[in-house]
Amino acid sequence: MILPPELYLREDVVQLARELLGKVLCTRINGLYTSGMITETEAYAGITDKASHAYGNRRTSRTEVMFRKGGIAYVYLIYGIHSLFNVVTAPEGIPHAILLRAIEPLEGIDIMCERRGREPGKGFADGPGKLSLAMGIHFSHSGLSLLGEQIWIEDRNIPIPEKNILAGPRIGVDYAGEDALRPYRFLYSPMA
DNA sequence: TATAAGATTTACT
DNA sequence: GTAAATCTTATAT
Repeated sequence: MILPPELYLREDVVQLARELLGKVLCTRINGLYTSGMITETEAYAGITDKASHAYGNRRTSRTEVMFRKGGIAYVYLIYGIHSLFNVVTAPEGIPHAILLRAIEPLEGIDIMCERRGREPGKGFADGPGKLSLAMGIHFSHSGLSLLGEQIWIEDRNIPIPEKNILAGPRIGVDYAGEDALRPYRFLYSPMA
């Protein structure tokens, strides 16, 4: 089943980021269907989070999307090379977002490989930039509904044991000072 | 209008 | 392990 709109209106992004593990991200871009189980997320807690683009209530044409009502995609380009995919949450006016860092490919693996120009192999969607590329998500998709035709998230009742969820500091946000140390990163580890 | 820097990935030494 | 690739966005002239 597709995740209900109410879920995206919750304000406890950190808890929600944890719950997104095991859910299935699906896209149909240009008519090509791909899906993958979410295995790694990071929470970005709005205006109080120095690592967030919306820190200090900074509102620009880019971050505008995060201030909108939860249930849409916030996609932006980093280092001029990679598109990063975020899920916007919380009611309008609260710029909470959850960055999806990694998935485990389920369907359309051949399509993902073609998009990436690589042979099937481990770890071709284990990073935010790679994930977006594999799923066909481009920063021009920013603002799209997560209940729509092109991008959505399903709950397939995949059991995620508590012991397989690891929490830790976020990656690549050293500049955020003490906020960089917050355990806002959640990782699904089948090995644990 | 111009400049600096970034929620990363990849290739090469 | 180190560095280059590459372009949008934010902030300053």
